[in-house]
Amino acid sequence: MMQVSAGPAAQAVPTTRRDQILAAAAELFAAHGFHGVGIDDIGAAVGISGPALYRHFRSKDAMLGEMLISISRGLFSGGKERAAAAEDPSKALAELVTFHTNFALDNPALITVQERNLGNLREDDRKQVRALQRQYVEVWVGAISAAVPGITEERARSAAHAVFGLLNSTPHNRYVGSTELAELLHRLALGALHAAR
Amino acid sequence: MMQVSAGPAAQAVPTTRRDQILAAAAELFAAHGFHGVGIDDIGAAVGISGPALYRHFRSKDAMLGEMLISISRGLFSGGKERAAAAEDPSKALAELVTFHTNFALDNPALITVQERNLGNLREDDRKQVRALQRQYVEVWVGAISAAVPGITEERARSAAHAVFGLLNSTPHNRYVGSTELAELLHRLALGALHAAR
DNA sequence: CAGCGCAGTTAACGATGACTAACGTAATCG
DNA sequence: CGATTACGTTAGTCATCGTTAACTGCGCTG
Repeated sequence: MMQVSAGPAAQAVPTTRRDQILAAAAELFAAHGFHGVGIDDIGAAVGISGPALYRHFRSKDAMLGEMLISISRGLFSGGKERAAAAEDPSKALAELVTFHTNFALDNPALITVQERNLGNLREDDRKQVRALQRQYVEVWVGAISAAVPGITEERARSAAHAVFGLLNSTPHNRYVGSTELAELLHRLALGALHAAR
Repeated sequence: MMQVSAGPAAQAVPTTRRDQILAAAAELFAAHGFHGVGIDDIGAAVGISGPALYRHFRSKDAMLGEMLISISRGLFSGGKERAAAAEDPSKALAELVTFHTNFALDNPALITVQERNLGNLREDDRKQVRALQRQYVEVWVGAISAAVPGITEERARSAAHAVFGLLNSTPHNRYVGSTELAELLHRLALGALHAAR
Protein backbone atom coordinates (compact mmCIF):
# COMPACT_ATOMS: atom_id res chain seq x y z
CA MET A 1 0.00 0.00 0.00
CA MET A 2 1.24 3.43 -0.90
CA GLN A 3 1.15 6.28 1.45
CA VAL A 4 0.20 9.69 0.15
CA SER A 5 1.19 11.62 3.19
CA ALA A 6 0.60 15.33 3.42
CA GLY A 7 1.26 15.25 7.14
CA PRO A 8 3.64 17.32 9.20
CA ALA A 9 7.33 17.16 8.29
CA ALA A 10 6.37 15.41 5.09
CA GLN A 11 9.10 13.12 3.90
CA ALA A 12 9.35 12.49 0.21
CA VAL A 13 8.45 9.07 -1.14
CA PRO A 14 11.73 7.37 -0.27
CA THR A 15 12.30 7.08 3.45
CA THR A 16 15.11 5.82 5.56
CA ARG A 17 15.29 2.09 6.06
CA ARG A 18 14.08 2.37 9.64
CA ASP A 19 10.97 4.22 8.56
CA GLN A 20 10.42 1.86 5.71
CA ILE A 21 10.43 -1.02 8.17
CA LEU A 22 8.13 0.79 10.56
CA ALA A 23 5.66 1.49 7.78
CA ALA A 24 5.62 -2.12 6.66
CA ALA A 25 5.30 -3.34 10.22
CA ALA A 26 2.42 -0.97 10.85
CA GLU A 27 0.56 -2.35 7.88
CA LEU A 28 1.09 -5.91 9.06
CA PHE A 29 0.28 -5.21 12.70
CA ALA A 30 -2.92 -3.49 11.63
CA ALA A 31 -3.96 -6.47 9.54
CA HIS A 32 -3.01 -9.38 11.79
CA GLY A 33 -2.27 -7.98 15.21
CA PHE A 34 1.11 -7.68 16.88
CA HIS A 35 1.47 -11.34 17.82
CA GLY A 36 0.04 -12.43 14.50
CA VAL A 37 3.03 -11.08 12.65
CA GLY A 38 6.44 -12.72 12.62
CA ILE A 39 9.79 -11.04 12.35
CA ASP A 40 10.25 -12.84 9.05
CA ASP A 41 7.01 -11.39 7.70
CA ILE A 42 8.18 -7.88 8.42
CA GLY A 43 11.53 -8.53 6.85
CA ALA A 44 9.95 -10.03 3.76
CA ALA A 45 7.72 -6.97 3.40
CA VAL A 46 10.78 -4.76 2.91
CA GLY A 47 12.75 -7.24 0.87
CA ILE A 48 15.25 -8.32 3.48
CA SER A 49 14.82 -11.37 5.55
CA GLY A 50 14.21 -11.98 9.20
CA PRO A 51 17.03 -11.27 11.56
CA ALA A 52 18.35 -8.42 9.46
CA LEU A 53 15.83 -6.25 11.27
CA TYR A 54 17.99 -6.41 14.35
CA ARG A 55 20.45 -4.13 12.62
CA HIS A 56 17.80 -1.44 12.97
CA PHE A 57 15.79 -2.27 16.07
CA ARG A 58 16.64 -3.79 19.41
CA SER A 59 13.58 -6.03 19.37
CA LYS A 60 10.13 -6.52 17.95
CA ASP A 61 8.68 -4.79 21.00
CA ALA A 62 10.89 -1.82 20.29
CA MET A 63 9.37 -1.48 16.82
CA LEU A 64 5.89 -1.27 18.22
CA GLY A 65 7.07 1.07 20.95
CA GLU A 66 8.70 3.47 18.57
CA MET A 67 5.70 3.32 16.29
CA LEU A 68 3.15 4.16 18.95
CA ILE A 69 5.23 6.80 20.64
CA SER A 70 5.78 8.64 17.40
CA ILE A 71 2.10 8.50 16.51
CA SER A 72 1.05 9.80 19.91
CA ARG A 73 3.64 12.50 19.81
CA GLY A 74 2.56 13.61 16.36
CA LEU A 75 -1.06 13.72 17.34
CA PHE A 76 -0.40 15.63 20.53
CA SER A 77 1.99 18.20 19.16
CA GLY A 78 -0.01 18.74 15.99
CA GLY A 79 -3.24 19.07 17.93
CA LYS A 80 -1.82 21.43 20.50
CA GLU A 81 -0.32 23.61 17.84
CA ARG A 82 -3.48 23.90 15.80
CA ALA A 83 -5.72 24.51 18.78
CA ALA A 84 -3.44 27.25 20.01
CA ALA A 85 -3.28 28.93 16.62
CA ALA A 86 -7.03 29.17 16.20
CA GLU A 87 -8.65 32.51 16.74
CA ASP A 88 -11.75 31.45 18.59
CA PRO A 89 -12.95 28.35 20.45
CA SER A 90 -15.28 27.06 17.81
CA LYS A 91 -12.58 27.38 15.17
CA ALA A 92 -10.15 25.60 17.44
CA LEU A 93 -12.50 22.66 17.68
CA ALA A 94 -13.05 22.62 13.94
CA GLU A 95 -9.29 22.69 13.43
CA LEU A 96 -8.84 19.74 15.74
CA VAL A 97 -11.47 17.77 13.88
CA THR A 98 -9.86 18.52 10.54
CA PHE A 99 -6.41 17.69 11.81
CA HIS A 100 -7.42 14.37 13.31
CA THR A 101 -9.51 13.44 10.30
CA ASN A 102 -6.65 14.09 7.93
CA PHE A 103 -4.24 12.15 10.08
CA ALA A 104 -6.57 9.18 10.14
CA LEU A 105 -7.21 9.36 6.42
CA ASP A 106 -3.52 9.61 5.61
CA ASN A 107 -2.36 6.94 8.03
CA PRO A 108 -5.04 4.30 8.38
CA ALA A 109 -2.61 1.60 9.45
CA LEU A 110 -1.05 3.76 12.14
CA ILE A 111 -4.42 4.74 13.53
CA THR A 112 -5.50 1.12 13.59
CA VAL A 113 -2.37 0.00 15.37
CA GLN A 114 -2.66 2.74 17.93
CA GLU A 115 -6.25 1.85 18.59
CA ARG A 116 -5.66 -1.88 18.96
CA ASN A 117 -2.18 -2.54 20.17
CA LEU A 118 -1.64 -0.43 23.23
CA GLY A 119 -1.97 -3.60 25.26
CA ASN A 120 0.96 -5.23 23.50
CA LEU A 121 3.41 -2.55 24.55
CA ARG A 122 6.14 -3.02 27.11
CA GLU A 123 5.31 -1.41 30.40
CA ASP A 124 7.51 1.67 30.10
CA ASP A 125 6.54 2.37 26.50
CA ARG A 126 2.90 1.99 27.43
CA LYS A 127 3.30 4.55 30.18
CA GLN A 128 4.82 7.01 27.78
CA VAL A 129 2.14 6.48 25.14
CA ARG A 130 -0.62 6.80 27.67
CA ALA A 131 0.83 10.04 28.96
CA LEU A 132 0.92 11.48 25.45
CA GLN A 133 -2.59 10.29 24.70
CA ARG A 134 -3.84 11.83 27.91
CA GLN A 135 -2.28 15.15 26.98
CA TYR A 136 -3.86 14.96 23.55
CA VAL A 137 -7.24 14.26 25.09
CA GLU A 138 -6.80 17.25 27.34
CA VAL A 139 -6.26 19.47 24.31
CA TRP A 140 -9.63 18.29 23.06
CA VAL A 141 -11.26 18.64 26.46
CA GLY A 142 -10.09 22.23 26.57
CA ALA A 143 -11.40 22.95 23.11
CA ILE A 144 -14.73 21.27 23.74
CA SER A 145 -15.21 22.96 27.08
CA ALA A 146 -14.59 26.32 25.49
CA ALA A 147 -16.74 25.71 22.45
CA VAL A 148 -19.81 24.06 23.89
CA PRO A 149 -21.09 26.10 26.81
CA GLY A 150 -22.23 24.47 30.02
CA ILE A 151 -20.64 21.08 29.43
CA THR A 152 -18.87 19.42 32.32
CA GLU A 153 -15.26 18.39 32.01
CA GLU A 154 -16.12 14.70 32.37
CA ARG A 155 -18.69 14.85 29.64
CA ALA A 156 -16.24 16.68 27.45
CA ARG A 157 -13.69 13.94 28.03
CA SER A 158 -16.20 11.23 27.21
CA ALA A 159 -17.30 13.10 24.14
CA ALA A 160 -13.71 13.45 23.01
CA HIS A 161 -13.17 9.70 23.24
CA ALA A 162 -16.40 9.06 21.40
CA VAL A 163 -15.39 11.41 18.60
CA PHE A 164 -12.03 9.66 18.35
CA GLY A 165 -13.93 6.47 17.81
CA LEU A 166 -15.97 8.13 15.13
CA LEU A 167 -13.00 9.60 13.30
CA ASN A 168 -10.90 6.48 13.67
CA SER A 169 -13.52 4.46 11.87
CA THR A 170 -11.88 5.76 8.70
CA PRO A 171 -9.86 2.64 7.91
CA HIS A 172 -13.03 0.56 7.69
CA ASN A 173 -14.99 3.20 5.91
CA ARG A 174 -14.24 3.35 2.24
CA TYR A 175 -17.64 3.75 0.68
CA VAL A 176 -17.24 7.28 -0.53
CA GLY A 177 -14.24 9.14 -1.90
CA SER A 178 -11.77 10.40 0.64
CA THR A 179 -12.48 14.09 0.18
CA GLU A 180 -16.18 13.45 0.60
CA LEU A 181 -15.43 11.19 3.56
CA ALA A 182 -13.36 13.92 5.16
CA GLU A 183 -16.17 16.37 4.74
CA LEU A 184 -18.76 13.92 6.06
CA LEU A 185 -16.70 12.99 9.11
CA HIS A 186 -16.10 16.65 9.86
CA ARG A 187 -19.79 17.30 9.77
CA LEU A 188 -20.64 14.25 11.87
CA ALA A 189 -18.03 15.05 14.50
CA LEU A 190 -19.11 18.63 14.93
CA GLY A 191 -22.74 17.63 14.85
CA ALA A 192 -22.10 15.16 17.63
CA LEU A 193 -20.15 17.60 19.75
CA HIS A 194 -22.74 20.28 19.22
CA ALA A 195 -25.35 17.90 20.56
CA ALA A 196 -23.33 17.05 23.66
CA ARG A 197 -25.24 19.81 25.43
CA MET B 1 -18.47 -24.48 42.35
CA MET B 2 -22.21 -24.48 42.78
CA GLN B 3 -24.46 -23.23 40.10
CA VAL B 4 -27.16 -20.87 41.27
CA SER B 5 -29.57 -21.31 38.43
CA ALA B 6 -32.93 -19.62 38.36
CA GLY B 7 -34.39 -22.43 36.28
CA PRO B 8 -33.85 -24.54 33.23
CA ALA B 9 -34.97 -21.95 30.72
CA ALA B 10 -33.35 -19.02 32.46
CA GLN B 11 -30.01 -18.13 30.87
CA ALA B 12 -29.52 -15.39 33.46
CA VAL B 13 -26.17 -14.85 35.15
CA PRO B 14 -25.08 -18.50 35.38
CA THR B 15 -24.12 -19.97 32.06
CA THR B 16 -23.13 -23.28 30.62
CA ARG B 17 -19.48 -24.20 30.62
CA ARG B 18 -19.15 -23.40 26.93
CA ASP B 19 -20.47 -19.91 27.46
CA GLN B 20 -18.34 -19.46 30.53
CA ILE B 21 -15.29 -20.30 28.45
CA LEU B 22 -16.36 -17.99 25.66
CA ALA B 23 -16.85 -15.13 28.09
CA ALA B 24 -13.43 -15.63 29.61
CA ALA B 25 -11.81 -15.94 26.20
CA ALA B 26 -13.51 -12.75 25.05
CA GLU B 27 -12.09 -10.87 27.99
CA LEU B 28 -8.60 -12.16 27.26
CA PHE B 29 -8.78 -11.64 23.50
CA ALA B 30 -9.95 -8.09 24.09
CA ALA B 31 -7.04 -7.39 26.39
CA HIS B 32 -4.14 -9.08 24.58
CA GLY B 33 -5.34 -9.94 21.10
CA PHE B 34 -6.13 -13.37 19.74
CA HIS B 35 -2.55 -14.50 19.26
CA GLY B 36 -1.51 -12.93 22.53
CA VAL B 37 -3.59 -15.40 24.51
CA GLY B 38 -2.66 -19.02 25.08
CA ILE B 39 -4.95 -21.94 25.45
CA ASP B 40 -3.62 -22.35 28.98
CA ASP B 41 -4.54 -18.78 29.84
CA ILE B 42 -8.12 -19.36 28.81
CA GLY B 43 -8.30 -22.58 30.75
CA ALA B 44 -6.84 -20.96 33.83
CA ALA B 45 -9.42 -18.19 33.61
CA VAL B 46 -12.23 -20.69 34.12
CA GLY B 47 -10.43 -22.85 36.64
CA ILE B 48 -9.61 -25.79 34.41
CA SER B 49 -6.36 -26.10 32.72
CA GLY B 50 -5.27 -26.07 29.14
CA PRO B 51 -6.23 -28.95 26.94
CA ALA B 52 -9.51 -29.51 28.78
CA LEU B 53 -10.93 -26.84 26.50
CA TYR B 54 -10.86 -29.31 23.65
CA ARG B 55 -13.73 -31.14 25.30
CA HIS B 56 -15.83 -28.10 24.42
CA PHE B 57 -14.32 -26.61 21.28
CA ARG B 58 -12.65 -28.09 18.26
CA SER B 59 -9.90 -25.49 18.22
CA LYS B 60 -8.88 -22.07 19.38
CA ASP B 61 -10.02 -20.68 16.02
CA ALA B 62 -13.41 -22.24 16.59
CA MET B 63 -13.79 -20.32 19.84
CA LEU B 64 -13.20 -17.02 18.11
CA GLY B 65 -15.45 -18.05 15.27
CA GLU B 66 -18.33 -18.98 17.49
CA MET B 67 -17.84 -15.82 19.49
CA LEU B 68 -17.92 -13.46 16.53
CA ILE B 69 -20.74 -15.22 14.76
CA SER B 70 -22.96 -15.08 17.81
CA ILE B 71 -22.21 -11.40 18.37
CA SER B 72 -22.94 -10.52 14.78
CA ARG B 73 -26.10 -12.56 14.80
CA GLY B 74 -27.31 -10.93 18.00
CA LEU B 75 -26.62 -7.48 16.69
CA PHE B 76 -28.32 -8.12 13.39
CA SER B 77 -31.42 -9.85 14.68
CA GLY B 78 -31.86 -7.45 17.58
CA GLY B 79 -31.39 -4.45 15.34
CA LYS B 80 -33.72 -5.69 12.66
CA GLU B 81 -36.39 -6.47 15.20
CA ARG B 82 -36.26 -3.11 16.88
CA ALA B 83 -36.14 -1.14 13.67
CA ALA B 84 -39.17 -3.02 12.36
CA ALA B 85 -41.15 -2.50 15.54
CA ALA B 86 -40.72 1.27 15.60
CA GLU B 87 -43.63 3.38 14.53
CA ASP B 88 -41.80 6.03 12.54
CA PRO B 89 -38.37 6.43 10.93
CA SER B 90 -36.91 8.77 13.49
CA LYS B 91 -37.98 6.48 16.30
CA ALA B 92 -36.49 3.53 14.48
CA LEU B 93 -33.15 5.28 14.35
CA ALA B 94 -33.35 6.21 18.01
CA GLU B 95 -34.18 2.60 18.83
CA LEU B 96 -31.17 1.39 16.92
CA VAL B 97 -28.91 3.80 18.75
CA THR B 98 -30.26 2.73 22.11
CA PHE B 99 -29.98 -0.93 21.24
CA HIS B 100 -26.42 -0.70 20.04
CA THR B 101 -25.38 1.49 22.94
CA ASN B 102 -26.78 -0.92 25.47
CA PHE B 103 -25.15 -3.86 23.77
CA ALA B 104 -21.79 -2.12 23.83
CA LEU B 105 -22.19 -1.05 27.44
CA ASP B 106 -23.21 -4.53 28.52
CA ASN B 107 -20.60 -6.41 26.53
CA PRO B 108 -17.48 -4.30 26.24
CA ALA B 109 -15.19 -7.26 25.70
CA LEU B 110 -17.34 -8.69 22.94
CA ILE B 111 -17.53 -5.37 21.16
CA THR B 112 -13.79 -4.96 21.40
CA VAL B 113 -13.13 -8.43 20.04
CA GLN B 114 -15.52 -7.93 17.17
CA GLU B 115 -13.89 -4.65 16.30
CA ARG B 116 -10.33 -5.91 16.41
CA ASN B 117 -10.23 -9.59 15.59
CA LEU B 118 -12.12 -10.07 12.38
CA GLY B 119 -8.77 -10.55 10.70
CA ASN B 120 -7.90 -13.51 12.88
CA LEU B 121 -10.89 -15.53 11.76
CA ARG B 122 -10.70 -18.56 9.54
CA GLU B 123 -11.82 -17.82 6.03
CA ASP B 124 -15.27 -19.40 6.19
CA ASP B 125 -16.11 -17.93 9.57
CA ARG B 126 -14.98 -14.55 8.38
CA LYS B 127 -17.29 -14.77 5.40
CA GLN B 128 -20.21 -15.56 7.64
CA VAL B 129 -19.43 -12.76 10.06
CA ARG B 130 -18.99 -10.28 7.28
CA ALA B 131 -22.31 -11.26 5.77
CA LEU B 132 -24.06 -10.70 9.09
CA GLN B 133 -22.32 -7.43 9.66
CA ARG B 134 -23.27 -6.26 6.21
CA GLN B 135 -26.90 -7.09 6.90
CA TYR B 136 -26.73 -5.21 10.16
CA VAL B 137 -25.26 -2.21 8.43
CA GLU B 138 -28.06 -2.34 5.90
CA VAL B 139 -30.61 -2.13 8.69
CA TRP B 140 -28.93 1.07 9.76
CA VAL B 141 -28.66 2.36 6.23
CA GLY B 142 -32.38 1.86 5.83
CA ALA B 143 -33.17 3.65 9.04
CA ILE B 144 -30.82 6.53 8.30
CA SER B 145 -32.07 6.94 4.76
CA ALA B 146 -35.62 7.11 6.04
CA ALA B 147 -34.89 9.44 8.91
CA VAL B 148 -32.57 11.98 7.38
CA PRO B 149 -34.03 13.27 4.15
CA GLY B 150 -31.94 13.74 1.06
CA ILE B 151 -29.00 11.65 2.16
CA THR B 152 -27.44 9.30 -0.37
CA GLU B 153 -27.13 5.63 0.39
CA GLU B 154 -23.34 5.76 0.35
CA ARG B 155 -23.24 8.59 2.80
CA ALA B 156 -25.70 6.77 4.99
CA ARG B 157 -23.44 3.73 4.97
CA SER B 158 -20.40 5.77 5.83
CA ALA B 159 -22.30 7.53 8.57
CA ALA B 160 -23.42 4.21 9.99
CA HIS B 161 -19.84 3.00 10.21
CA ALA B 162 -18.78 6.22 11.82
CA VAL B 163 -21.52 5.96 14.42
CA PHE B 164 -20.47 2.39 15.17
CA GLY B 165 -17.02 3.72 15.88
CA LEU B 166 -18.51 6.32 18.16
CA LEU B 167 -20.68 3.90 20.08
CA ASN B 168 -18.01 1.22 20.25
CA SER B 169 -15.70 3.62 22.03
CA THR B 170 -17.57 2.61 25.17
CA PRO B 171 -14.97 0.16 26.48
CA HIS B 172 -12.34 2.89 26.63
CA ASN B 173 -14.72 5.49 27.92
CA ARG B 174 -15.34 5.19 31.60
CA TYR B 175 -15.22 8.76 32.80
CA VAL B 176 -18.87 9.14 33.64
CA GLY B 177 -21.38 6.69 35.07
CA SER B 178 -22.85 4.24 32.63
CA THR B 179 -26.37 5.62 32.61
CA GLU B 180 -24.99 9.09 31.94
CA LEU B 181 -22.66 7.62 29.33
CA ALA B 182 -25.58 5.92 27.64
CA GLU B 183 -27.48 9.17 27.52
CA LEU B 184 -24.46 11.08 26.25
CA LEU B 185 -23.69 8.58 23.52
CA HIS B 186 -27.29 8.57 22.43
CA ARG B 187 -27.23 12.30 22.11
CA LEU B 188 -23.90 12.34 20.28
CA ALA B 189 -24.94 9.66 17.84
CA LEU B 190 -28.19 11.30 16.93
CA GLY B 191 -26.52 14.67 16.78
CA ALA B 192 -23.98 13.30 14.35
CA LEU B 193 -26.55 11.60 12.17
CA HIS B 194 -28.72 14.66 12.15
CA ALA B 195 -25.77 16.63 10.85
CA ALA B 196 -25.06 14.15 8.05
CA ARG B 197 -27.40 16.15 5.81
C1' DC C 1 44.91 -0.02 -0.38
C1' DA C 2 44.35 -1.47 4.35
C1' DG C 3 40.94 -1.56 7.39
C1' DC C 4 36.61 -0.65 9.51
C1' DG C 5 31.80 -0.63 10.03
C1' DC C 6 27.24 -0.99 8.05
C1' DA C 7 23.83 -4.04 6.35
C1' DG C 8 22.85 -8.17 5.06
C1' DT C 9 23.01 -13.60 4.99
C1' DT C 10 22.08 -18.57 6.95
C1' DA C 11 22.18 -21.68 10.86
C1' DA C 12 21.15 -22.70 15.34
C1' DC C 13 18.95 -22.36 20.05
C1' DG C 14 15.68 -22.12 23.67
C1' DA C 15 10.96 -21.12 24.71
C1' DT C 16 6.41 -21.40 23.83
C1' DG C 17 2.14 -22.61 21.56
C1' DA C 18 -1.61 -25.47 19.74
C1' DC C 19 -2.99 -29.78 19.85
C1' DT C 20 -3.02 -35.12 20.74
C1' DA C 21 -2.59 -39.26 23.59
C1' DA C 22 -3.36 -41.88 27.40
C1' DC C 23 -5.39 -42.11 31.41
C1' DG C 24 -8.75 -41.29 35.63
C1' DT C 25 -13.27 -40.59 37.82
C1' DA C 26 -17.99 -39.71 38.76
C1' DA C 27 -22.56 -39.67 37.21
C1' DT C 28 -26.14 -41.66 34.00
C1' DC C 29 -28.74 -45.17 32.32
C1' DG C 30 -30.29 -49.49 30.01
C1' DC D 1 -24.64 -53.51 38.00
C1' DG D 2 -21.86 -52.88 34.17
C1' DA D 3 -20.93 -49.85 30.48
C1' DT D 4 -20.98 -45.55 28.45
C1' DT D 5 -20.44 -40.77 28.53
C1' DA D 6 -18.91 -36.26 30.17
C1' DC D 7 -15.23 -33.82 31.83
C1' DG D 8 -11.12 -33.54 33.66
C1' DT D 9 -5.83 -34.54 34.29
C1' DT D 10 -0.61 -34.79 32.89
C1' DA D 11 2.90 -35.79 29.52
C1' DG D 12 4.49 -35.42 25.05
C1' DT D 13 4.85 -33.87 19.99
C1' DC D 14 5.83 -30.87 16.50
C1' DA D 15 5.88 -26.43 14.50
C1' DT D 16 6.96 -21.77 15.07
C1' DC D 17 8.85 -17.64 17.03
C1' DG D 18 12.08 -14.22 18.79
C1' DT D 19 16.70 -13.77 19.21
C1' DT D 20 21.77 -14.66 18.83
C1' DA D 21 25.97 -16.26 16.47
C1' DA D 22 29.05 -16.52 12.91
C1' DC D 23 30.12 -15.09 8.76
C1' DT D 24 30.26 -12.08 4.18
C1' DG D 25 30.54 -8.28 0.98
C1' DC D 26 30.47 -3.32 0.02
C1' DG D 27 31.70 1.43 0.41
C1' DC D 28 34.20 4.85 2.91
C1' DT D 29 38.11 6.99 4.75
C1' DG D 30 43.06 7.66 6.50
